[in-house]
Amino acid sequence: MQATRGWIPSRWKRRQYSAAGSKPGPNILRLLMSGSHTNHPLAPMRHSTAHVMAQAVQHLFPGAKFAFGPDTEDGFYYDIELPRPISQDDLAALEAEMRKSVASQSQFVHEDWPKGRALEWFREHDQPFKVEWISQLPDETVSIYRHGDFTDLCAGPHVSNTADIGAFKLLSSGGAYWRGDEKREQLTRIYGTVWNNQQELDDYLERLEEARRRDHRRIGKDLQLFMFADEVGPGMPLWLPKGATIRRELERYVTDLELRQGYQHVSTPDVAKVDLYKTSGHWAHYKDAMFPVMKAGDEELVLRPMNCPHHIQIYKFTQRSYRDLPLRIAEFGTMWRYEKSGELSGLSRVRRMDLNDAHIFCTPEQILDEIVGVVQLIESVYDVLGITEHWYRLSLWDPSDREKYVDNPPMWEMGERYLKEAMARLHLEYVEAPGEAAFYGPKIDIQLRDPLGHSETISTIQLDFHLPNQFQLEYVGEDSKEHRPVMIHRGVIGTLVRMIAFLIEKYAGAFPVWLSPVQARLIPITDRNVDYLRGLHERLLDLQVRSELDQRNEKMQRKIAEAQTEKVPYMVVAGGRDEEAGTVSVRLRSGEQLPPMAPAEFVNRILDDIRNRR
RNA sequence: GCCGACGUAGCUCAGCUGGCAGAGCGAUGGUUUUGUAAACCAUUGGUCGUCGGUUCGAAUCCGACCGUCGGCUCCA
Repeated sequence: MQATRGWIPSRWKRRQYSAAGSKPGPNILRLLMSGSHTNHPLAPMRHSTAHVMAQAVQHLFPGAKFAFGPDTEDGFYYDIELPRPISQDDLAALEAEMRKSVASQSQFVHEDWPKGRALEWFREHDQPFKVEWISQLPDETVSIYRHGDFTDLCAGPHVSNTADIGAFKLLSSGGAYWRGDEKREQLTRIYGTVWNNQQELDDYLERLEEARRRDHRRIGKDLQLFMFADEVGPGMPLWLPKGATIRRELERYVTDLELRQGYQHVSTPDVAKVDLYKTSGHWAHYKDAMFPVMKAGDEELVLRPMNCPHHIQIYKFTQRSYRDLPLRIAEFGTMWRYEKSGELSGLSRVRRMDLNDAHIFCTPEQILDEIVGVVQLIESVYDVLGITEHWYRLSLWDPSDREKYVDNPPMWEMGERYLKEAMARLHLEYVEAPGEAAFYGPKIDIQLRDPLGHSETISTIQLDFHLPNQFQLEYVGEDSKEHRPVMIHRGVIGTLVRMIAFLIEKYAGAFPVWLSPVQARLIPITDRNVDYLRGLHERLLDLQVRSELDQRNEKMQRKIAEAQTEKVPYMVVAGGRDEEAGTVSVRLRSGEQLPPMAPAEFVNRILDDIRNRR
């Protein structure tokens, strides 16, 4: 049915960031208590609808235990422990029950209860999650909202009456852990959406539909870009010729750009001795995401989850002088991560990926300039790719998580200062995100939004004082003494898989000419016109334009229809009239038809597009 | 990994409470020689994800495993 991925998280998470670390503690609870979590004008209504849904659950699922139910960017959800699994039919039944509540025109009533009374009441009504929640609140009174026969712990605000709720729909259900902790109870989360009126709701549902049509997994199959094979394994994409073309073009583009920017491209192996990763700290902090050790004779090898240690070895190849710095070592490095099975998703989350990686080895004095240079590089690439909606996230460590992060508070503080200074110098706004750093250092993540509103990290800039220490990196300074360099890890287009997944959805498969797997489809009207187009075809191939000559025994209309479906940017049609006039007639995938032009003119046009990356 | 759903031809899907596995598209062979989104005829195609169980009989019921999808957790 409504197979929708969660559309909430980004804003919701951003709020968490500003509140506390990654482990949900009292601060998070305060936050959850605070009622509405977004500044959206519809927030009170959405939150109220969550209460109305909870009431319906209370009626239809006696014994349900309520956890929490906030509003989100597009609606609301409620996490509930249910006596049995919930089905699509149940959602329809719940909606019907909710409508009764709306029809009853119940007032939302706010009351302040002494903590003791609240604890007693929720204990009596067998609501252990509420009890746990209240008992951790610091205040002596707790805020309660009631409507009809439903009572909930909640700070509001709410609309005044259930009749004030607009057009709503329950969308889906899924699992969720109590307080986001995978070691705690598994609850059922029911998602819904609510809008001012039916029209707004319909518009929203249409947006969900559109996002589904753009899903890169669907388009990737339809356009034959990539595949997965059960026999190869989950999370291991196989690129088909057309998808491999897009990869190659992106890789060439970025590599050339980097070479021009003073990066040096290298090539290093996918495996290393496990000791390399013990030295780097990956083994201690990142082991869970690594494939297990391969034993070959006396050797213990691992598939690398990151490229940095290899590039560090290249740094150490010779003695480095301050004159060599900044040294920018780059590679489309293949990495392997053992993601848990449930975390895999199309090209967005895989087990084998190629990262547009680079490690900048520099002096502390060079850090700011280098970061500025990387941000400018990223912005220029985004400009070419037409990526306009993105935001910056300063990803910091979580001092309370000594397992995930290198335990060296002064180092983290120093890194944070540098990154903030760089952002200030760039006049960029950013959101702080505790608990999102790499294990070795803080980072600036550039966040993109997919059509469903999910935010995801593609580009990243990470500041690292840790690995240079672990590997005892040195350079000889002006004073002819040895100094320790700093490392900046950065990815501009990130991993090819994730960037291509993003681009497929952004363009809905209609790639700009320079990235299109097929750039021109030449369509003779009858087989007498094949030779006429063959000359143009050969000319295009010589110029490295990806041209295809459609000589099949099919009607021209069908060839056009198929080229449209494949989203080929240029369809070049020629029949008897064109042959006589010495022209071709060019159709764009928009349906627009250009005035007849000489073949040479078309060649210039398409070369111009490609050269300018349009 | 956890909660829930799903897995039928190359693709999209139908197949009710167990009784000989279907359609459209595609592919192949022919006919057609066409002016901007899909010509016509014929042929072809499946150990119903895998393994086991129940049954006279399983695509259908049960179990395990594999995979996919939606959530959660984690993340480039």
